[in-house]
Amino acid sequence: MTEEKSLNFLEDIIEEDLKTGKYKSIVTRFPPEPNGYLHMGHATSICLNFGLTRKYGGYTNLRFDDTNPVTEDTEYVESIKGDIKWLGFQWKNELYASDYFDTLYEYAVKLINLELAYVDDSTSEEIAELKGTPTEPGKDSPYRNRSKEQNLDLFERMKNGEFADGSRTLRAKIDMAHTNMLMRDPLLYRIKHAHHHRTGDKWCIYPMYDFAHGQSDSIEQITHSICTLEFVPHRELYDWLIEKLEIYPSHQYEFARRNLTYTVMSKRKLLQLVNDGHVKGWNDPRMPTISGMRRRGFTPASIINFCDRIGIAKRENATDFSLLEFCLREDLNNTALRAMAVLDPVKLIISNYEDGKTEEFESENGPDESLGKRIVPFSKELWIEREDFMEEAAKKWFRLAPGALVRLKSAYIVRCDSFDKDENGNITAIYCTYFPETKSGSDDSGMKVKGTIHWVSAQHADRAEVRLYDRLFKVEDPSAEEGDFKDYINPDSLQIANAFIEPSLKNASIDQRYQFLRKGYFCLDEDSTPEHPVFNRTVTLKDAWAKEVRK
RNA sequence: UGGGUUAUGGUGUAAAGGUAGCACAACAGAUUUUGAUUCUGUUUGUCUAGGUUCGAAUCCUAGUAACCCAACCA
Repeated sequence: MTEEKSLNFLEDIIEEDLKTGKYKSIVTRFPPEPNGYLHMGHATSICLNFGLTRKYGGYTNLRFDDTNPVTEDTEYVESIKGDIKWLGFQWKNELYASDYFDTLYEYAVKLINLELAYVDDSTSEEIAELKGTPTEPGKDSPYRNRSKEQNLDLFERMKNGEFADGSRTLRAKIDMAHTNMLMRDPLLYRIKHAHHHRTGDKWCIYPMYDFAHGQSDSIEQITHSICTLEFVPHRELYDWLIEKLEIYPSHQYEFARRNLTYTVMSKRKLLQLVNDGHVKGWNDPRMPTISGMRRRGFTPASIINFCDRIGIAKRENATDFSLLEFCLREDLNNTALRAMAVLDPVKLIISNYEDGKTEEFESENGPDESLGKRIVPFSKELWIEREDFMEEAAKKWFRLAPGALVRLKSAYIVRCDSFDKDENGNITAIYCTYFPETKSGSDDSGMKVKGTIHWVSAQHADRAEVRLYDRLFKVEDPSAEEGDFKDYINPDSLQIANAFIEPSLKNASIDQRYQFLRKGYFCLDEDSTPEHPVFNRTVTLKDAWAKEVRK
């Protein structure tokens, strides 16, 4: 953290603006549309906008871009606010584009008075037809040269609800032959007799994005209005409107949206996953939504650190999912409490251990001693992981096999003597001898083993449902593949294990993160009840053996 | 056949004419009562072709490729 980090291009611009005295402090905004849940892409924008004002002084507004009443809802407003707070950011003002509808209407009238806007009676098909194409210029609308008085009158009557939806629009009068399609008389207002989540039925005309966003920035005196690359062509219009309206000159800057491998990140596609039942909801732990990731067990610190590491630039990108996993593990390794859980159990019986005897061992809760220790009970019959035993030891196999020795974590070293198998060839029991002098903490045997495995005492174990999540898609970029992106969904993205867990996990709390030794990081799910605990696997541990096997 | 934006290892991101760096990933090794963590090391890169310069990722010229723009969405 002490080493100097190079600046991204936005920080360069801001430092220059501050140095030259263009601004004394900066103001940014996070402008979500309240029509869906926030996802990892929004997290990048949140970290950027809030991070910049945190670093350089100033503040960030939360502004809901609620100019389209038919898709928006207060339900989303609440979830968005909750997600931002969970990430640990605090906005200065909670604002809504709809707060400015009166001012925006005045702005539109001003434009008409300047003869820079007109009411168009064309249908949407006619408008599209006259718009031209990127390679061909458009043609003027027959309504383009209406008088100022007539435009004023018609626009007011649009506001008063005299016309049907779609029958008229207000358009800026710029240049139908402009090489930038957005400058070919862009639509400013459209008629929608729709109930708005905040303004109710007061309005039946609503401003378009281009006539709301920049103007809202200006009203709030946003110094740096940061958005994604697809808005680059809008900047010309953004500046044009500010200039003609003679209002505070906010400036728009664009960065490339962040993509992540093995997932999709558009609201539309995420909505399909929900609606088609591929996931159980917006907060399904497999979803790249903030609420899904929170439920999965991601920490705010890991997400913020990730956003920090991937940086900001203007080129197309797809960040390795493994970097996100790295950030997650890095945080969780330091904070997660250790515990033992056996996900795919097989019985281990210690032949020379006294029937009915119980011992209690101490085991560390984590790498940091301040996390303390906990008691784990031990007895003659244990559950161990099925995959920790091999009938015939492979090369470099450190775990249990006939004749092989392993340490039972925090307990004794055992040697495998024999095993039982059913008619299907499944191992049903493993018989071992333990060495009393190898007791953890007071081992003076001098015996060395290569492997240590986790276990749970059969008579003390509790049951738990463990949900093992994996990536949602089988391919790096599902949207780029042939056919529908949903064809590439990973059918094994969720597997349910009926696990045995150690007794200390009875006290698990929903805010605590756990490392099930050698298996990964887990957290309690909201579906959990005291009678039926449910854990989510947040992420696996790195697994050198799995890699060895692949070779 | 228009306009705009972008090209640096497998991935992401630095280097404002002067040693192509950092992180993830991959690979090799050390340590380890988690095959985890930690530590050490290694491999891999300036879109192409010319030019300017003592010296070019950076400047110039000409190409090439990718992405965005023809919603009464944002």
